[in-house]
Amino acid sequence: MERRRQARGERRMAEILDAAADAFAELGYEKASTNAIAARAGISPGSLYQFFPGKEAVARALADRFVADMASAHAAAFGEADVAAMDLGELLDRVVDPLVAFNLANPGFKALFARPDMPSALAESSQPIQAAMLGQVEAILGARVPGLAPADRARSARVLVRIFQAMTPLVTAAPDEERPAEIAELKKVLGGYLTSLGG
Amino acid sequence: MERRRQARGERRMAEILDAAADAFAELGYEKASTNAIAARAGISPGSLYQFFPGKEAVARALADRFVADMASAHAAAFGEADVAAMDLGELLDRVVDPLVAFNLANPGFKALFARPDMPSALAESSQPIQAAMLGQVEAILGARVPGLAPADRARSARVLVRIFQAMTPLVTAAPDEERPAEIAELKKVLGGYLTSLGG
DNA sequence: GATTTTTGCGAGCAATCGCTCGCGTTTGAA
DNA sequence: TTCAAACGCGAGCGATTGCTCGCAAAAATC
Repeated sequence: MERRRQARGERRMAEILDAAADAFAELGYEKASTNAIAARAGISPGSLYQFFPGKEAVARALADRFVADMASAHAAAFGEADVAAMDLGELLDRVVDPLVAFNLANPGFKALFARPDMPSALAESSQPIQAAMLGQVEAILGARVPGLAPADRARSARVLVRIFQAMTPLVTAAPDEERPAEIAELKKVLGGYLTSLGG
Repeated sequence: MERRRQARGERRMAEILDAAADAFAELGYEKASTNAIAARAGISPGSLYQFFPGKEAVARALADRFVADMASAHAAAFGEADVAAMDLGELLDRVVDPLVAFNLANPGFKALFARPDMPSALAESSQPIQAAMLGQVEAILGARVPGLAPADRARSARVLVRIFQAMTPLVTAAPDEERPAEIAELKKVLGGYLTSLGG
C-alpha cells in the first residue's frame, strides 16, 4: 500500500518525527496525543494521518530513525577496533560514552527505550531499538566471553541492555556536575557484571 | 478531615486496594481506570470515591500497604543477623530472595515500583516504597562499606535499587524453569557492583 | 490546459477518562 | 425508637483521547 510521496511530504514526515520526539520527551509516550504531536509540528490532526496511520506508526518510524542514527554512531565509535582484545575499561568507554551522548542529544529516545514495563503497543514500536541493542551486545559478548552458551549469552545480553535502560534516566536526569559520577557508577555496574561472567 | 469509618467501610477499603493491585498488575497504572478498579471490587464508581478522593490516593494507600507488608517480610528475613560480617553471597540471598518472593506474590507491586520514568503523579504515589527501599539499602551499605562518603552512599543506594527495579520484571516474567537462572543473574549484577564498591 | 494524486485543513465523532451528585438504604449511637 | 452519619448506587458531567471525513489548494502527470 505504498503511496507516492512528494519532496514536501518527506519533509513533513521528518518534521512530524521531530515533533513526536519532542512530545514523547516532554509528556511521555501515553500522554503524547496525536493532536499534541500535530500541533507541535504545526499541522492539523488530519494532516498527520496523511503520513502515518496512527500514533503507533509514528512511534515505530521514530524508533527506526533512532536505530539508524545509533548504528552510525556505533560504527563511528568502534571503527575496526578489536573488541575481544580490548581492555575492559576502554570497551566500556567506547560503548557507554557514545550511548550516553546519544541519549542526551535525543531526549525523546528514552521514552521509547527506558521502560521495563512497556504497554504492548509501545513494546512493538520500540522492538527495533531493542533488537538492535541486543544484537550489538550479543556480538560483543560473543567476542569477549567465547565460552558462553548461546542461551546464556542471550540472557546476559538482555541483562546488560536492561541495566543500561534502567540507569540511563539516572544519568540524563542528573545535573551536569554530577553526571560524570553517575556515568562512572553505570560503568561499575556493567563492568562488575562482565567481570563475573569472565569477560 | 478524618471521617468516621464503620467496620464495613474498612473492609471495603481493603477490597478496593486488592482490586487496584489486580488492575495495576493487569492493565498498568495509567490504563487502570477508577471505573475499572471499582468494577473489579464489585462496587460502583461513586462508592469508590466515598473512601478515596481519587486514583492517586488509591495508589498511595496501596503503596503504604505494600511497604508495611515488605517491612515485616524484611524483618523476618534478617532477624538479628550481622549484616557487616555476613558473606556476600548470603547477604544477597537474604535480601533478594524474599523480595523476589514478594514480587511474585504481589503482581501489582511492580506497577508502582518498577518504572524508571514515572509520571509525576505516580512518582509521588510510589515515593513511600522508594524511600523505604532506599533506607534499607543505605543501612546495609553503611554497615558493609563504612568508608563510603554519605553522598556516594546515597548514590550507590539509588543505583542498587534501580538495578533491582529494572531486573524484577525480567525475573517475574520468566517461565518457572528459567527463573532461578534470572535470579542468579540479578545476584551477579548486584554482587559485582558491591564488590567494585569494596563491600 | 486537463486530470489525477498528494497535501492540507479543522470541525467533530465515538469512546474513554476521572469524577460528581442526587437519592435511597444500612448502621450504630443516643 | 429515633435520626444523623456512613454506605451504596449509577446515570451522566466535562474534558480528552485517537481518529475520520468532506472538501479545497497545490503539485505532478498527461
